[in-house]
Amino acid sequence: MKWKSAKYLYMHPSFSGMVVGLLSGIIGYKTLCAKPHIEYEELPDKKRRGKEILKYGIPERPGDLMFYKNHVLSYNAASRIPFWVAEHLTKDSLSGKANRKFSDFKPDPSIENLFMSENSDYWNSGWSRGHMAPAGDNKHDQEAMDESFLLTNIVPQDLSNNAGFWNRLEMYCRKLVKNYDDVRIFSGPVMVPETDQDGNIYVKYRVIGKNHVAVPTHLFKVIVADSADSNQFVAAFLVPNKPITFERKLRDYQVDVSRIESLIGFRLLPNLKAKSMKNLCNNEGCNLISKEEFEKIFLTSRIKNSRNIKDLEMQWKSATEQLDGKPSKHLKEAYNEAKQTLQARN
DNA sequence: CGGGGTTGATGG
DNA sequence: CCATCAACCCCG
Repeated sequence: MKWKSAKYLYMHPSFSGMVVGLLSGIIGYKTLCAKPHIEYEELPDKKRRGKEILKYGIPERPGDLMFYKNHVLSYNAASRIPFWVAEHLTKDSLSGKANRKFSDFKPDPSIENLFMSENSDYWNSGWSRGHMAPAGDNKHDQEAMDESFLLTNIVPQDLSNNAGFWNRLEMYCRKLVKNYDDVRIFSGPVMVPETDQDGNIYVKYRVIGKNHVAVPTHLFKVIVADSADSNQFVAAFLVPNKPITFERKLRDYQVDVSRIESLIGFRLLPNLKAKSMKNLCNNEGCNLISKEEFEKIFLTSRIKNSRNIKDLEMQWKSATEQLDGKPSKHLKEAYNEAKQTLQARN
């Protein structure tokens, strides 16, 4: 069977770069086998035949591999959502003043309309537009943040999940750069097979809008954190695309990387030896921020984004009330800073 | 931090 | 007529 798959790989245009490596493997295989099923000399003939069969061109997969300023992705042109999106987080890439208020969700101009989703597919669908490479991972560069809003990086996501559990998972990933110099992340949608009432197994998912954008049943995130002593700490998570309460722990959703790979059909870390991989959660804990910490963050955000003094005072009042009159130093600083900038504007 | 929505003015 | 955009409102 190994031999058969090697033949296929040789013919497949996507693997043309591997031809040299495969040939050496094939020759090595021949020396081991008394009766090879195929002669090496036959392969060029098959390639010539293939070119004749594919007279009108090799079928292509639009968006198979897309590079942006701060992320890389593979686009699923049939589902109108990515297969996977990859990122590299460092202290530098997470610091800056790029702001999502300058960015807009829009179709990716690199993908022809036939294969591209639109904002209208999401409107009134009941599903929010969820970033795979988060906007908040691009604070260092407004253009990079703008690119994260292209719909090639977006999947239909439950709003509560997007703004809640998944948001906190993204915050957890950003926090890792404090203890690890390099953090690499894969994120993407998953269609998990499910046993139906008839006892058979189905992959079932909704599609939305006139472009039939696929709604994933789950989302995955695979984290690789490089430590200073050159260890790779890895964790993979498979998260249902539905509301998740604060009672649930991140560890409840941890799975093997191979479980994700099996579901999506991609080897995500082909060059990372399983031996050198260590469980991030054993080293790190994998704890999301608490409900209280989480709520403080958007209280701070509302204060920072106040449009005028009156709005600011209103937000400050409701924030201090919610915190029983005991706002943190950080919140007070945000309030004072916002007050200064708003006063300077007048 | 992550999202949702409405309205009114504008312009081809 | 529809599409775009800024301003404004709201939520956890």
